[in-house]
Amino acid sequence: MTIKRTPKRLKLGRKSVSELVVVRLILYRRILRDLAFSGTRYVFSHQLAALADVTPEQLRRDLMNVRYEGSPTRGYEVVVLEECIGAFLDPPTAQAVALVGVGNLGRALFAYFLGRRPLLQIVAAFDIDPAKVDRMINGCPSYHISEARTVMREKGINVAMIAVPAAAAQSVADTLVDAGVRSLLNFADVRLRLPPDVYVEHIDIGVTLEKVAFFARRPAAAEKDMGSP
Amino acid sequence: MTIKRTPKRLKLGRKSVSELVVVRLILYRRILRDLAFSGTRYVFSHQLAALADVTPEQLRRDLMNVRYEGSPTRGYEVVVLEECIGAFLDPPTAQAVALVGVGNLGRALFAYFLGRRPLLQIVAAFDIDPAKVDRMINGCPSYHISEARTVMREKGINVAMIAVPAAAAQSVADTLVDAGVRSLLNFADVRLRLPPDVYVEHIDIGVTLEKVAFFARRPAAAEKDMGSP
DNA sequence: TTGGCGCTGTGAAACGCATAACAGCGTTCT
DNA sequence: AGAACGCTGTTATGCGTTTCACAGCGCCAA
Ligand SMILES: NC(=O)c1ccc[n+]([C@@H]2O[C@H](COP(=O)([O-])OP(=O)(O)OC[C@H]3O[C@@H](n4cnc5c(N)ncnc54)[C@H](O)[C@@H]3O)[C@@H](O)[C@H]2O)c1
Ligand SMILES: NC(=O)c1ccc[n+]([C@@H]2O[C@H](COP(=O)([O-])OP(=O)(O)OC[C@H]3O[C@@H](n4cnc5c(N)ncnc54)[C@H](O)[C@@H]3O)[C@@H](O)[C@H]2O)c1
Repeated sequence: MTIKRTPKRLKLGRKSVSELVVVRLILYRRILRDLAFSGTRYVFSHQLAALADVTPEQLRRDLMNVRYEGSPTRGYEVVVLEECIGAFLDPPTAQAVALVGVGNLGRALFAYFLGRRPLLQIVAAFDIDPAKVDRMINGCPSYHISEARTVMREKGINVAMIAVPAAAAQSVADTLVDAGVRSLLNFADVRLRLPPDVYVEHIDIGVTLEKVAFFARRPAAAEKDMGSP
Repeated sequence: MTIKRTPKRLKLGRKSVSELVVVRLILYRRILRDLAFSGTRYVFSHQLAALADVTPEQLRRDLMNVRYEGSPTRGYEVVVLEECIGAFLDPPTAQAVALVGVGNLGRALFAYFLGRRPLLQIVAAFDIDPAKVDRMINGCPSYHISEARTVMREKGINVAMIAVPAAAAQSVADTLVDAGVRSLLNFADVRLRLPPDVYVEHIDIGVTLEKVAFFARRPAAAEKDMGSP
């Protein structure tokens, strides 16, 4: 069977927005938050682009998706632009997130997301180990994985992170989808196979480290390509 | 100042290989390892492609970079293909990796990489907290960050992972580059600015979760587009 | 006031990548 | 035997994204 690989997009209103644009908008907004926090009022495209490590042209093109225009003389007003990107990105209501697998990585993730994003909070943890369920973890209740369906429905969770061993990941993912989860972030080093209407993102740290190690061996000066034709 | 954004490539012999191809080759090899472990002898492109979640055409195209041809009747011999990809990817000698920041994430990473990759091992940890240095962590010595330069030279480390708070990440990265690191994997949620001959990869879990949450809100049936022609 | 400057927004071209299409060929079944 | 099948390796096509280039326009300096 051939895999149909349509680029993931989300139609919003009339326009369709690329996945890459969404990621960069999220990044821009985070940088804008920091700028606002540090008291910066206005910012030019080349400044913001430098902080995000993109070209100014791409930044401006990305901002075309947001309903806000900057001034040629002052640039963009930091807080206004941040709000406009937020209006584009944020859900109408806060989204609840579940975390499955309270192991080494799972606990680190808890610590990381603790009080970080107000409208994107971990509200339920799941595990299969009796010693780890029916407790509070960083102020969040943990349940046995068999209760997933009930808890998900009850709390209206439709986003989940998977941090269980690779051998259990596919089974856990199936359970979650069955429980109504529409979108997954998977840390286990297995490619999940799921219905096409479920969005899946893989963070494969092992592969990424290998990639980084591979590119550590590239020639020092990879930029110059002329010399003797 | 405008950022020149040349696609990262590595010239190997004559050919230049895309970054995306490298990532997929790493993924293929891991799957081949699992297949070999489970006793599979031969595999067809469509089977391997399904496990890697790519199309068979793309898989075959990627394999063009590797010096191995499969048989139209039996497919690819698992162990041979694995070795050929390894010959393409692996360094001539084992690579030593350093980990900076022995916090929640750092310790989880230690547990994850423990004994996982024989020729890609964490051989040194660094931190700034006196309580965390000059100890053994999962059989690996930890040093104060000020010793980075000495230890790096001594152990020939040229790859490092950064798992320190965002505020310290840029400073740590500069220190590492100064100590001779050529390639970085950064987990802190800041875009690092480094010389162009240093390879940097960002794993931005916060951004990724926001992305996943965003795409949880897409229309259920984004695939069907035909109906009345 | 007016000319020049620098930034924004956006159409158009260029590029890289994935997808489709095809030639070669060993196997198998009639 | 020979024809049809299925898989591989490779070339060609199409698409999406990035980059280039420029029009528009407020501000500032002269
Ligand atoms: N630790 C890391 O830094 C790291 C890095 C990259 C990837 N990963 C991946 O993340 C996953 C978890 O890593 P970890 O280090 O936390 O492992 P871990 O063994 O510490 O934790 C796994 C947890 O999952 C639970 N679990 C097992 N089967 C389950 C099931 N069917 N349902 C629910 N829970 C189940 C276990 O009880 C355990 O608490 C692994 O797939 C690993 O490859 C971890
Ligand atoms: N914990 C997670 O799951 C997670 C997820 C995504 C991103 N991150 C990012 O990873 C980084 C670390 O996260 P964490 O949860 O482990 O934080 P943490 O506070 O638990 O650990 C940070 C460690 O870095 C050390 N450190 C601080 N400054 C240093 C310096 N200048 N040099 C060397 N070491 C220094 C601290 O002593 C501490 O041990 C943060 O930037 C965080 O945003 C963490």
